[in-house]
Amino acid sequence: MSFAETFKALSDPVRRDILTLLKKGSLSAGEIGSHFDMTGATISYHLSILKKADLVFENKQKNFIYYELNTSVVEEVMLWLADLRGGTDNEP
Amino acid sequence: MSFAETFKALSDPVRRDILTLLKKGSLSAGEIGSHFDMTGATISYHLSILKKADLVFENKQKNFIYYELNTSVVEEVMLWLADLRGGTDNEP
DNA sequence: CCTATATTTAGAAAATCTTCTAAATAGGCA
DNA sequence: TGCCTATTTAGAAGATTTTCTAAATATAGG
Repeated sequence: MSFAETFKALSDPVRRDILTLLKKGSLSAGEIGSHFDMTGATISYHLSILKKADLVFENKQKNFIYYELNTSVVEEVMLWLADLRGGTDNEP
Repeated sequence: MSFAETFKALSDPVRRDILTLLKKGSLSAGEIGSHFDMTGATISYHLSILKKADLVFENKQKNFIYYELNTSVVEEVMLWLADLRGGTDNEP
């Protein structure tokens, strides 16, 4: 939603690791959880933050929920950084 | 220093605003502080986090400390995001 | 319909973060 | 030297975050 939420979401190492996992394709909450030494509830918490930040979206299948990376929001963050860096192009 | 520190540093709105101010050129701690409704001590705290994350560097002059944006670290974050986004180039 | 599996929600504990006030440091200049 | 200005450090209060356990929800399949 807001940049604030997106940057907050990116600030946690677990959540960045989740995003990296999703780089290769969508995974269910359980599959994601199996990569971490944490309870499913904790993974669910992190996923909810990534979801609120629009960094991932979900789609249900059977009783699994698959999560997928939303590259367009990643792109938006890159644009903010590009503007901060400045000097290459993209000035108004 | 580490990505962890850099992303944490970027996760706070005050610190992102400081970086945006520095986009136009270096400013002293006091000049930075004058843009915010916060004590100098708090600004100093935020500057220390930006400094640890290598997002800014400082240089002293008289008894002022000027802060400057470190664009190379901004660049590194962009590269991480580009890799996450994937598909454009930069794969190993 | 009942049970088993996948995931989320609620609530609480512990850790971390943000902010303040007060005090310390450091440098320049009369 | 002694003071003034700029900034940081220390310590504490309050807010937010991360994690857990236990319970709730949802759905598939017998």
